[in-house]
Amino acid sequence: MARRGVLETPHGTIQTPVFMPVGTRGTVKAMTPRGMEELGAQIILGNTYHLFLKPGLAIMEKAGGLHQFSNWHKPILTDCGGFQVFSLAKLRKIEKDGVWFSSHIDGSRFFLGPKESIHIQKVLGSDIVMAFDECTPYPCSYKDAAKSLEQTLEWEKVSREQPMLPGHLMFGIVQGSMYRDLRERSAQELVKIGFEGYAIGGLSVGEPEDMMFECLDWTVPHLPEDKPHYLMGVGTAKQLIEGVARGIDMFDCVLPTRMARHGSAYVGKGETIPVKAGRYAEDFTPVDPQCDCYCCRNFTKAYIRHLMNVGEITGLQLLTIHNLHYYLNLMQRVRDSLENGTFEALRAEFN
RNA sequence: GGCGGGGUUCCCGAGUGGCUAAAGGGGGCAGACUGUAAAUCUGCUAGCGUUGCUUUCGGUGGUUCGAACCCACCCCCCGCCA
Repeated sequence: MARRGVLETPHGTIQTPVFMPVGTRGTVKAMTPRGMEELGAQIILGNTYHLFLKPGLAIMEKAGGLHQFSNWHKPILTDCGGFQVFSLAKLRKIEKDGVWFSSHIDGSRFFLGPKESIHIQKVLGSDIVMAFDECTPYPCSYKDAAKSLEQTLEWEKVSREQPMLPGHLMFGIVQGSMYRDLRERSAQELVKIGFEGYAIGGLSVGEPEDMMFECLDWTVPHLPEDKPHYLMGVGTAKQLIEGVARGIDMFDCVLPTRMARHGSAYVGKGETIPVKAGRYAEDFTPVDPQCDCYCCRNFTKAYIRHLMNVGEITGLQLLTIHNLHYYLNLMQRVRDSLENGTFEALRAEFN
């Protein structure tokens, strides 16, 4: 099932399997575009909900889109706001044609549905536009999951009908919570609509890891083989590799960047080192002696721990570089292993 | 030398007779984090044989059934005046 692929977008070619760092509000937190290029990032995410609130559509339009605005000229994938239906559940009300949100910033009300979401993503100039969905919580009753899925399917149909920039891609999102028949139906209906790629959403929302893998086993076989498969919001090193093993080509996750800002570094098979902890105050060795990132080649745990300890942003930046390098390097190893035929050996290392 | 203000748990600081091992910050420690309301959040932070006991609010002595809190003296710090 694991595959090595290539995805063409208006802003360049992406080698898959790929990890896509998350840049919700128009930047990967603590990073510059130059830093992202140095790390070898191929594509980053942006978010419809957040960019719509600030700076807002008028400014994004004047800026000439997100690439121009942020000076990132490689591909951008934008999430549609469907995750915020889940993460900001207390601040929204779902209706037939979309969702009323109360802004988490100032409480002001605004509406986001498939038409609005796709239009915003078009203004942003996103290379890969995500169809509007609802990410269901876990656990979710069968009844709720089925109802939500029907609504999501309708929204995705409407999404697909919206005007797009020429050559830009739109991905549909499979939902259906943890129910096999719903997942299968979701995948089949999306394929009928027809998208340039297919995402699997509604996972990594608190369910057991095995359940997530099982959902992939049910879902991926129903997706067209010649189109990219994107597992949204996932995950840990092991989950990425297990995703690839099940036919996933694309991943995004806030873990590397968030963990960095919270003071932890990824090493080895995905273990974390709490660099901000006092036990590293006098540890004058790199986060990972094997790592060849800018952070590990030049700085010690003691120094980074000091920066974290006194609240200097450089500490967050260095750990962000390291963690993103960890993720991007892991995917490079995955790609190499797929070319060499050693993927299963690599997979075994992480289990 | 005179007058006034003050000394509280690792730090700052609240408390002015029992509900006080003592608010609130900070710091420290531990944990969480998966399409980012997150440089965030949660818990613990005197000791122990932990349903309780012991030690603690500058020092000593006293009043009281009971004192960080009231009284006396002493030590130190900060202002102002001479």
